[in-house]
Amino acid sequence: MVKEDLSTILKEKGFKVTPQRLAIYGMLKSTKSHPSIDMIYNSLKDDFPTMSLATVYKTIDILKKLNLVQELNVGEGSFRYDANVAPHPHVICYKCHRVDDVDEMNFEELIEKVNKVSDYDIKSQKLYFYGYCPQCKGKDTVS
Amino acid sequence: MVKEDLSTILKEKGFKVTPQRLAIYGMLKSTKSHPSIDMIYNSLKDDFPTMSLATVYKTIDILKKLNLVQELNVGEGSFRYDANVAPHPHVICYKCHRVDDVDEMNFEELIEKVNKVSDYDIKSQKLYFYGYCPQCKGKDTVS
DNA sequence: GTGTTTGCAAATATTTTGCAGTAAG
DNA sequence: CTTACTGCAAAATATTTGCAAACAC
Repeated sequence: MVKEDLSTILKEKGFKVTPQRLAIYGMLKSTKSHPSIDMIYNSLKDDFPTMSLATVYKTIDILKKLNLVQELNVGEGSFRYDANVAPHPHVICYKCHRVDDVDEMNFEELIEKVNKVSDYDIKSQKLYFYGYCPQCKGKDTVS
Repeated sequence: MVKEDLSTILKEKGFKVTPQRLAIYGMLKSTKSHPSIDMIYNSLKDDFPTMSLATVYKTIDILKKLNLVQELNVGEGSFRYDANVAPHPHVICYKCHRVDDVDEMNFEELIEKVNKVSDYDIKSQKLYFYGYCPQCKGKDTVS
């Protein structure tokens, strides 16, 4: 699976290549922090002073449709986004609200089991695990 | 694990027992449809003409704190609620948006693996599987 | 009676939409 | 030059909060 760059993909699909779109996708590719729309907007508005939230929302919509980002809901009031679109579980810290990827796993068996037991035709999955991250675990105070 | 009724639990925890609270919890216990706040409100407002959305929200907050309902986010704009608080995966139909429980599974091994691989101290999990339900699968039209 | 709860309305937060000006191709 | 895109502001949604009247105990 060769990774094409965003410009190429946008052109192929008939979308225009704009600096905003490149910046938003570039930011998502370069972080592991699973930012929300607001976090993306705030991290870009210094370099793109006219950037608007609406543009971030619209760009994320396109990226979702192109399957270049996946949307996460870890239980907060807003969504978070991940440019790692390979199916993988996420772990969320109850205390510091960090969201980490778990890339080292495969769960073909699990999916197969759910497929059989549920009688659904399973196409995708979102797996969230909640607990305490390495930095927060063992400490008594709970936020 | 004996199931106590809501009146008993509310009294024990110092909450007052009100008809609204009993109705909301009763409704959740008696359905497998994983309703949203709005669905709960609409199904109760005929019997409780003065019921308000704010009361449903406040009651659900209490039920969450008492661990009597779990909150689901299956990717819609609003949450859904499940009075089955035992950890279990949910399967969601892409086409008819039905949400079903998968009760016949245990995934101790999976949790153990995530625990080890992520170095988090995992306390709970939310597992969502997306696809086509028995009624919708095999049919070509995708909503 | 006292203190909590209800339920209205207003406030907040997030996301979506309309549209005129702007930029990409 | 044509069409899609940006970004402002307004609208739509979902949820939370303030508070007076009503209810639980």
